[in-house]
Amino acid sequence: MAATALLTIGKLSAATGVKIPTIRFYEQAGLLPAPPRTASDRRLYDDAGLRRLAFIRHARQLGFDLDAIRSLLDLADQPDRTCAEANRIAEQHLRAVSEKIRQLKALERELSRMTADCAGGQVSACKVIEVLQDATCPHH
Amino acid sequence: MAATALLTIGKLSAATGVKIPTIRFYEQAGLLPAPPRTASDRRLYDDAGLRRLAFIRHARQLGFDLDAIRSLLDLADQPDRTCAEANRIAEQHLRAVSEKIRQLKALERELSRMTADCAGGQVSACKVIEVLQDATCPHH
DNA sequence: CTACATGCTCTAGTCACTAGAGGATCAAGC
DNA sequence: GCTTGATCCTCTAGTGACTAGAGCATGTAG
Repeated sequence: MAATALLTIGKLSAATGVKIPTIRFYEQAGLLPAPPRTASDRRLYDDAGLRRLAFIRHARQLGFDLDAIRSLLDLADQPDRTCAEANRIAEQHLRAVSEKIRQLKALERELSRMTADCAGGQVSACKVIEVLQDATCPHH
Repeated sequence: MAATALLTIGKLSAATGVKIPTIRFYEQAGLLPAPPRTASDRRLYDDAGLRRLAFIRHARQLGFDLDAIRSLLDLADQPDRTCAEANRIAEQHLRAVSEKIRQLKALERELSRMTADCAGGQVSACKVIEVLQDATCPHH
């Protein structure tokens, strides 16, 4: 009902939590359509622009890269197509996230061991340095 | 006893698993000292260079950034100082890794939920798209 | 009318590499 | 000695997703 007021880039930034230069960057990257301008060349966003930016922000928070977001936005614009592709993108990203967690946990264990073993003495006896100097497993 | 043969950059790369351009990059970044050269300007590394590069590689695998590695290398070069600083660097990195794991697990849960709820129908009913479009929690 | 905030474009910097151009040198086989 | 192919050199530019800053033009409040 109520016609939503148009937003300047500053208001849009405040409304979504996305910084102004980042909004311009998204436009340049083709994620946000170039909005109409005022006579003095300032961008004016409507509700659709706001929703689109919120979508991008949420997707970025979930760790999707800009290419994936481009695809997801395309899909969101075509509601009558099947969502198999959207699901594929999400599942692929999920697998990448799970793998990253697995790797970081291994790191966490090794770092934990390093600092736990450090008795606080001299560098020459420091486990942290020692572990790093230990040249086992030269490859992989 | 046995004087270790000097290594060309290619041999050093093969011995450590660090790519040639990366070795040159580390030298430029001040992590590896500039080695002596042959008459035709080729780098020649000794055993100390090999150990230093292995140290860097191991630290990178553990996710330390180059600044942290610079500090750790400095410490390793001064065996008579206390290792409090090395321990501090490692613990700080450990905290960052743990935090990252925590964040990624939250992502994993949300992505999991998204794809699990996707029934494979049309985009208009797709949970993946829907979750992204949902503009709850505008800030943070 | 004067500030100061907000907006504009454009360029360059971040991190840790990676890729490629264009050229010199080396090692091995003939 | 000559050719071929591998290895090496330097230098520049590209990656991803922004971020920072210069230098200028507008908008808004008192």
